[in-house]
Order: sequence, then structure tokens, then C-alpha cells
Amino acid sequence: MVANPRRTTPSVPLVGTAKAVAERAGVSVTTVSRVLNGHVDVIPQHTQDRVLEAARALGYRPNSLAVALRKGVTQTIGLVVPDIGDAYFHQVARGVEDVAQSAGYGVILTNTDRIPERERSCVNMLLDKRVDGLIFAGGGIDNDRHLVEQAWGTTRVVTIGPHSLPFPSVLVDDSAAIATAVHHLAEVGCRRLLCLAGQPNWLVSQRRLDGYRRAVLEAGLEEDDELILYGEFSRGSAETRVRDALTRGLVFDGIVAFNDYCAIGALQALAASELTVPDDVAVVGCDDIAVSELVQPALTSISFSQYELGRAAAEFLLAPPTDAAENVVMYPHRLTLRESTDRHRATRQK
Amino acid sequence: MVANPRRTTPSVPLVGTAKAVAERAGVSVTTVSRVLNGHVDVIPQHTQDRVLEAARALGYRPNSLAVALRKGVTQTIGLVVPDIGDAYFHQVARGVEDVAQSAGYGVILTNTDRIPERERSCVNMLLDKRVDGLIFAGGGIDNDRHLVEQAWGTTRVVTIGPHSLPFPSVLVDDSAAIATAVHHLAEVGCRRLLCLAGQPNWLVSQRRLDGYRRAVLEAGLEEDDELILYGEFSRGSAETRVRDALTRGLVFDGIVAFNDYCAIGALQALAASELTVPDDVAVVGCDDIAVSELVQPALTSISFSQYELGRAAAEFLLAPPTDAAENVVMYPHRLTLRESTDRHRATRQK
DNA sequence: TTGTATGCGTTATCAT
DNA sequence: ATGATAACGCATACAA
Repeated sequence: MVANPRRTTPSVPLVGTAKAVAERAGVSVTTVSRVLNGHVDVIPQHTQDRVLEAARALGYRPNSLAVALRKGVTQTIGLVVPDIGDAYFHQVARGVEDVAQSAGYGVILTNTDRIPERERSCVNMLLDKRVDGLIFAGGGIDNDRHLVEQAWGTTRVVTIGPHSLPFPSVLVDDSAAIATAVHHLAEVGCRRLLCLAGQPNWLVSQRRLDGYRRAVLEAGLEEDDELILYGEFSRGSAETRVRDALTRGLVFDGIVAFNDYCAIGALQALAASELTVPDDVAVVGCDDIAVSELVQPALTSISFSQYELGRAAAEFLLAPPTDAAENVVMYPHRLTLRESTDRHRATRQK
Repeated sequence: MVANPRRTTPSVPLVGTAKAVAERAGVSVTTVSRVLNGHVDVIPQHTQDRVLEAARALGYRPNSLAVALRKGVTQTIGLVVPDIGDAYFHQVARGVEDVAQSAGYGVILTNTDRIPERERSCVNMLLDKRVDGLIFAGGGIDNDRHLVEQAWGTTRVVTIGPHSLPFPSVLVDDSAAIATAVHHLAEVGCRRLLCLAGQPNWLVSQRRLDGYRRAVLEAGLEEDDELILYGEFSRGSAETRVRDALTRGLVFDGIVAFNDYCAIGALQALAASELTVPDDVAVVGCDDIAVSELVQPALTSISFSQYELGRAAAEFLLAPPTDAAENVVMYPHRLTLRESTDRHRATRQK
């Protein structure tokens, strides 16, 4: 017992501590810790009972901060996304949180709006909180130059989508996905495909653009860099881009959008024009978010489960570090056909 | 100096500690702490420089766990939502995280699926992590019976939507909101309104049902408990309910859904029937999520900003505890007119 | 102007 | 079978 306790924080812990439990049970904190952590090989039943009852009576809950500090493990992971308001990422987030919650982990969520400096600051915050693991979703920016110098400490990292970081990833083949979209448009008769890309420094967009270029070649479609329009992955950005293209007389008979929001924006721009979808212009999106089957006309898109991507990343992160494990998990995608590319509606029923 | 250090954790801290910085700068940890925390009133510039440089050289970052344990403040808040995959809640989450991030706070996200036991376990996890604050979104279940006995410690709490907890809330007037919807349907000529409610033990649904009942009376519409259908706040649930209602010959000429997903489900069920919207059946939703203006026909709905609700809750939480502050912040709602209730399209221009 | 000592709440080591 | 004690990394009261 200290004669003159120099405490500077409020003196009465509002939630019981192990010491309080110990006093009530008439044992030492060591014994309390042992019982509560199941190290009870040598502890007689009656002692256990006394401790357990005291703990219950006080509503004792271990302070995770102290445990984390002592054990060097926080049971917390960080999730870095561009924007949780985007359907893609809230699906990912749900997958991550489901797995984390089952495993007793907490998930700290951060939005970056794809701004490198902001991403850096989020990562710093998460690392300061000593998260056990970190998941990046959304693809890297500028080859992740703002992150390569990072000291990751003991924090494990998993990325979802293309990144330039030396960590395991969960991916879909972005290039092949868009190539599939292009080939489909070629099959329904398109010759000049407008390409609604993301920003040039987004890795996802780069990969998808590879797929576009490759497939345009393979299918013998018209190559024309004028047809590639860079912008944000948003409805507004795409609507503006397509409207402008129309205004300046750009000719195209198909659109491949690197993101469903872009595709929907395109649909809106076209709806305001004299062109009809899919007959004058067929449209394919990518990601197949939930809204895509609700819009009019329903959107053909490249489908894969963002929820599963999130789950997989979290499982990867939480699994014991196996050196043997494959460092890349490639998830399948498929083309989901809907009205926006269905040029033979007349010949079908319904 | 200890002769026999009994360390049990990996010995070399992978990210520098204050002690490491102190050694490199040739000062004590106290001085390091002072400099890094700006308590530099009495510290000569050259000492500061040495410390700062050592810290930078080592890439020193304070361990938040240790700081939190010592200061009793974690710079972290918890967010409890039914499902981050729901448009309502990811907007809320974005608002909360934006405010938190600006203030240097982290946000731990948890999904409950509106399961009381799960909510309890999420709350326990968050409290164990000693979050400084907690935000509940989505409205209480069963009068929050599973939470009333909770020991909240020093954690501050703010709720979004109706709850039975003694904490400040950010609200919209759910009853008035639905009443507005009902009156609007009455004005466009509806007499029998199908009501797509949530579960009876959801407080949001109870409040909205109050509004429905009240407004039906006020507007002199037909009262019939057969018209009230309880279910989940999801498209599938609503589609099934409406389809079944149609099958068993229930008659109605308007639908008020307590949630836009329900309204959209209703639209789908009606599309598959012989009834047209809005002429045979007019439909109003609630919450005005982003998809609602994209579906066909576009959905009339009750609008308010979930993003702002989230921001307000977080600001409330992070603001200094003013006893004078009002304990309820009521946010305005308005009716957004779209095609699903527009029965005079013919007389209007496009 | 700076350092020593103490405690935040917990777990692990060693001793009894 | 149980307890005293060090240590996790940091911030503060107090001494010097």
C-alpha cells in the first residue's frame, strides 16, 4: 500500500478492475487472472467459484487496453476503403466485419476518398492503435508510393484489388473482367466502344484499361484513344463525360464502364439524348452492385461477390501465418446479362 | 537497471519506443514525452531539436494503447448499426467517420442484424476496448431491454433514431414523417393504404405505425388492420408480403412503406401483377435512399439526410459535455415527389 | 532545466 | 495452490 498515491486520473474505476475482484474474493490479482483466463490446472474449485462470483457481482470486464499492451495483441483490425458510401465497399466491409466479429475482433473503419495523403494518415492512426491486421480495399493509387516507406511493425496486411505493396491479395482478374465485357459488346454488334475509365493513376483502372485495349484488339474493334474517357467512379462524373462526348459529336455504339455507377451515369446521359439503349448504344458495367438490376434498363455487368472478397481478406488476415499459403487468391467473375445489352428483346418472350 | 529482465514478449520493439528515442537523444523519457507533447515551456530549443530529430530518425510513433491506458481516453468511438450493407446506415457511417476522422478519432464498426443478443455482444466488445463514445443507429429493439442494465462506465452514448436509453438522441419525427406520406396518398385519391411495417418490436416501426394510424384517421381513410403487414426492412420481405396480399385478394389503392427497400419490393411485386403504379396503386417509401430515384417508376419518398444524422451524432458525442445542451436534436424531413405517386403525368410536360 | 519514481490494468515469471 | 513483482509504453507529480 502506498502512503501517498500520486494518482492523476479519477480515483474510482467506474468499471471494476481485477484488483477489485481480487479483494472481494480474498485472493490476489494473480489468482483472478488465472481463473478468468482458464489457467486453472492447479486451482481448486472453491477458489474458482469465489473468483467467478466476485467477478460476476462486480460486473467485471477486463480492460482490453491493458491486455493489449501486455500481450502485444489488440484483437482489432483496420479497414481502409475509399468510401463506405459506395456499394462495392460496404459489401466488402460487411464481409470483413462478419468474419472479424465471429473471431472476436473489432474493425476500425476509415475512408480515404482515394486521396493518398488521407490514406497515409488513416494508416498511421491504425498503426498507432496497434491493429493486428490491416485490409486495403479499392486498389492502389500512384503505385502506392505514399505507403512503400511505411513501417508496418508486426501488423499483417492484406489487400483487396491491385496494389503495389508486398502483401497477400485477394483479387479478381480486372483485365480479364473488362475484356469479357468488351467481347460481349462485340458479339452484340458494337464496333466503337466508349470507355469510361477511372483516373489514370488508379491501379484498378489501369488493369481494366489493359483489358479494354487487349480485347478491342482481339475483337478487331476500332481503336481510338478519343474513346477513352477518364474520370471518377461516380454517376455524376460519368453522366457528364457521356453528355459532353455526345455534345461534341463523338460516335460510339457501345459503352464499357469500369464501374457500375459510371454505367448508370451513362444510362442517364443516354436517356436524355435521342439514343436508345441497347439498340443504339449497348452498355456494360463492372462490379454488379445491387442497384444495377433495378435501374431502367437493367444493367449488364461483370459480377463477383464483394462480400466474399471481404470475407476472404479477413480470413486470410486472421489465419495463422502459413509460409506455404498462396499469396494471391484469385476470385472468379462472370458476365451477368441484362437489358442494357439485350438487342434481341423482340424475339423473346416476356 | 534490472539484472534479470523477465520479458516474455519479443524483445526488440519493431516500432521505436519513447525509451529508444530518449537513449538516442541522450535524455530521459520524461523529456521526450514533454517535447513530443508540446510541454516545452521550459525546454531549450537545442534539447527539443535533439529529441525531435531522434524521434524522426527512428520513425517514432507513440503507442496509443499505452497513452490510452495512462490517460483514460482512447480517441476511439464505437458505431453500432443493424447492417452496414443498408444504404441508410452506410450514409450514417460516412457521416460519423468524417467527423471522427477530422477530430483524430477512430471508429469501430459493428453490425447487429437487429439481433438483441448480438447487439449486446458488440456493445461489450466496444466497452471492453474503452471507446470514449458509442453511437447507436437504427432504432431500439424490444425497448432496449437487453441494454438497460449495461454499465457504461465513462463512455458517452448518443442514439440515432428512437431508443429507450437515457442518452441524447438525434432524430427525425418518424410519426410525422409517415403521416406526411399518408396524407399525400390521400390527396392523390387513395382510400385504402397497405402498410408495409417493420417488426412490431422495433421502435422505429412503432413510431411510424403511430403516424400511419393517426394520419389514416385524420384523412378519413379506411381503417383495417388487415392492411398492416409486418416484416423485415428488405426488398425480398416486402415483395413477398405484397405478392401474398394480392394473391389472397386484399384490396388497396396505395402503399406506404416504412422503408425504401420495402417500397421497391412492393414496386416489383406490383410490376409482376396486373396493377399499374401509380394509377392503380400509388406507392410512397421512407428514407429516400439513393436508389429510390433510379428505380422505375421513380419512388416518392420521405427524405432526410442520413449523412447529416451521422455527422450530428458524432459531433454531439465529441463535443464537450455541456449540461445545458438540449438532449434531443430533431432533424427535418420532407416529402420528395416522384413518379410512384404522380397520377397526373398526362397533364404535365415530361 | 531535467530526471526519478509511480501508476494506468493486466499477464507472466519466479518463488513459496 | 497462491502471491509478490516486473514489465508492457507512456505521462505526470515531485525532486533536484
